[in-house]
Amino acid sequence: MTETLKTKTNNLRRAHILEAAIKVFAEKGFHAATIKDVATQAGVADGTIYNYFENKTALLMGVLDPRGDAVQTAKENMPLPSADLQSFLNEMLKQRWMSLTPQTLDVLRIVFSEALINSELRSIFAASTIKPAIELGEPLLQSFLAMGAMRPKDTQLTSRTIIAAVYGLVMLRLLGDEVTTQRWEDFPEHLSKIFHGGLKP
Amino acid sequence: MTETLKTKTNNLRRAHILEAAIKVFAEKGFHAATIKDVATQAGVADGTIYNYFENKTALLMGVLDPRGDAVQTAKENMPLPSADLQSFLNEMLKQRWMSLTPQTLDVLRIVFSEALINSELRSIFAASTIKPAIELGEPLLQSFLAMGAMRPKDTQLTSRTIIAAVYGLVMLRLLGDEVTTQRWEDFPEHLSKIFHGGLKP
Amino acid sequence: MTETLKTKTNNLRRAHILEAAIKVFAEKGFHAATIKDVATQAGVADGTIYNYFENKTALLMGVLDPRGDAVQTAKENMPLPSADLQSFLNEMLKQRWMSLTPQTLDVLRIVFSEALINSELRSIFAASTIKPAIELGEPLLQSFLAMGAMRPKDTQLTSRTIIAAVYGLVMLRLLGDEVTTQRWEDFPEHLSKIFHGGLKP
Amino acid sequence: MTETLKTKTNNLRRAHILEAAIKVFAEKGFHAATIKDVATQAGVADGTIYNYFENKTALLMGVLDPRGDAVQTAKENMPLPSADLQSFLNEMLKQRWMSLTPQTLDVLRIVFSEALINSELRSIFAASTIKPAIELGEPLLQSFLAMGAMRPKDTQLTSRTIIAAVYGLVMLRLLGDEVTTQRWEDFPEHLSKIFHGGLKP
DNA sequence: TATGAATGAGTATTCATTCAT
DNA sequence: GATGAATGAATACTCATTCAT
Repeated sequence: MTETLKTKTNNLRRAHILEAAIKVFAEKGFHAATIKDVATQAGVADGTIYNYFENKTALLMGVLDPRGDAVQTAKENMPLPSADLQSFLNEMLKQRWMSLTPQTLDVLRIVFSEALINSELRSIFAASTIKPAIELGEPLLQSFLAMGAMRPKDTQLTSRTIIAAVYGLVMLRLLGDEVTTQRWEDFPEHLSKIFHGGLKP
Repeated sequence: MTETLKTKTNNLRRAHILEAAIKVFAEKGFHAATIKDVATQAGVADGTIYNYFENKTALLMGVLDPRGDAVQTAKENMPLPSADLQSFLNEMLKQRWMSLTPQTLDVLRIVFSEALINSELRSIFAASTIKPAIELGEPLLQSFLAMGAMRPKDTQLTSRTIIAAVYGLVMLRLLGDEVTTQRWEDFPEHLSKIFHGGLKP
Repeated sequence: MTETLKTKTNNLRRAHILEAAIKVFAEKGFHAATIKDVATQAGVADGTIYNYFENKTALLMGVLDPRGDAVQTAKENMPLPSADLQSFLNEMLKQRWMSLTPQTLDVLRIVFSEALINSELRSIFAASTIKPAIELGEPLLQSFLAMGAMRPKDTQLTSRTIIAAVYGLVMLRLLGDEVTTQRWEDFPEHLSKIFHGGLKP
Repeated sequence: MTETLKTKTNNLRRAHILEAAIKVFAEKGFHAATIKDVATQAGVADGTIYNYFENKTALLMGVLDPRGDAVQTAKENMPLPSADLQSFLNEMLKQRWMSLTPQTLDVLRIVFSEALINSELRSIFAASTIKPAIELGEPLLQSFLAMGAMRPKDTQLTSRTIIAAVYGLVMLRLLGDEVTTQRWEDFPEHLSKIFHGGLKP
């Protein structure tokens, strides 16, 4: 029981440090941020961080980890394919949008920035997030195709196009486009309409 | 004339160093790359770099500069809006794709990575590339709207959606998605079909 | 109390580094001396220096600081003006000479060398050392003048002449004149005799 | 004849570069000044300097060289010892003061600053300037002593005291003391009076 | 476990010097 | 001789990591 309690506080502090790391990395970028920055933000000493993370890179990888959960959650909340392609798209995109909390956007800022130039992180992100997203979407599109509810046969390209639009809008927002930020909530419906129009038979 | 020769050599060497910088920055990222890396890649001494660029940051900004040209080229090659929305979209996306040479993709890898975490670079990229792209596309969509060749009235969201899909696909490619890379050439047509379907009245 | 211990150790190490810096700067000059030289002399790592001093310039300024104390000490030990000009001069010069310990001479070597070419340091040295020395001496000379114990009326020039003789002898010694060094202890009396002869009514 | 002309222009340009070096070294200090600074001040290219001086140190040594001339001039202008100690001192100090042109003061700023921390330069300055000055003055004092026109027997200390007062006043001026600078011309007479009072039998 | 001072490898930048033109 | 671009050694400073307390 004591062991469990210890583990709990341990996990809590670990999570606390990760949260600080996300804030700092998102603000300065992984390379420009120092361990001292993270420690200060977390309210602990530099050395303490090394009791929870092997090194600075492990801290970066730790930032990614929650993403696994996100995918899991997405999978669980993924609406069942029905005959109604439009409401499926609408539902799915709304779910997606709901998962894009400010902290998730911070994490994406860090991950996108770093994965573009760090092949190890790139592989991890691809395996843990991109691939699952595609593998989640493609069979669904194929079942719509089988149902005759969809026209374009190339589900490989189609699933990537939808995911790309989402990532691209996240990029526009992260890169500071004001309209994208201000009208953020309007996109799920707009996207679902356009894509439904483009996909329906 | 001698002066011109000097200027020419100067520009050549500057371009040569920039090319080396693009290669190195794309491979390691701006922060992890050292001036020595760039110098070695360019086949010059460290100090020589500083005869052409104030400092490492100036080198990064230099890498961005060609982007201005890209926008200019895009503007010049932008197909005129005709009654045929589908072929307009197709034409435009093909132009876009043609501009995405391997070196341009390297530059985008650097810019995306750095702009996400560097607000100064973010502003520059927004002003020099994103904003012009939007300002180029939106009036065109509005003219299609006026012609009755298009349905969704919200051109703000629509133009951003199209640009986001392009940037998103670039991201998928830069993040190593194999299918996106292998079937890269198929996207312009696929995109134009989907978007035409989604936009037509 | 623990806090006090920490502060004490901190001050000790700071002083230790300063002592090393004085030795090294006096030997090689501020510019030619490297941080590594100072660190080696102090028996610490390069980085440790930066835990105690902002940068190399701060180290130089730290070397100067003790000078403030010297002026303070000089003020406290300044003999009271009596009717006997000769013994006043003698006393004062002996005090001066006592303050010129080997380390003080090292500091003066550094300060003279650097203040001659660094206007910021020059201002500091003028304000912290030269001006106080003059302002300490001039009123005393004026009181002797008032007592009728002194002849030359121009105390501005006279006080500067005496200070100049002291600084000049320090220079001769620092510049390696052997006689000045060997007979260093004879100067206070010699000076006081000459100046008394030149100043008495 | 052509050879001579060549030599002449050569010497002229050498002198021109030296003058530039004096200006720059006096302003920034030897170490902080760059060859480019000197070249720019002289209106030549960096490389040209190396046609006239082996390296940067040789340039510094060159700055000292004129000093030899100064000593020579001083020797030639040294007033003959007469029975009148006062007018001898007065004459000698006025000569000294006349030799302290702005450029000479610049040179002294450079030499003092550098000789304090550079033993090679220190030796040269001691041998070329200090020692001759002492060796010029001491026998004169001794002849005054022999004539019974002077009291203090220790000519070693006395000659050094006089030289020290001069150097000390130069230091006060170079270190920016305003009164010393403004009343510069009053010192020869003031000094000669004080020293005569202190030395006369 | 937490701390934070000490460490020293790593790097951007400068600048004396060289040398092809 | 004059030029000034190229060179690369040298150095101040940073910061991830360690470890004694």
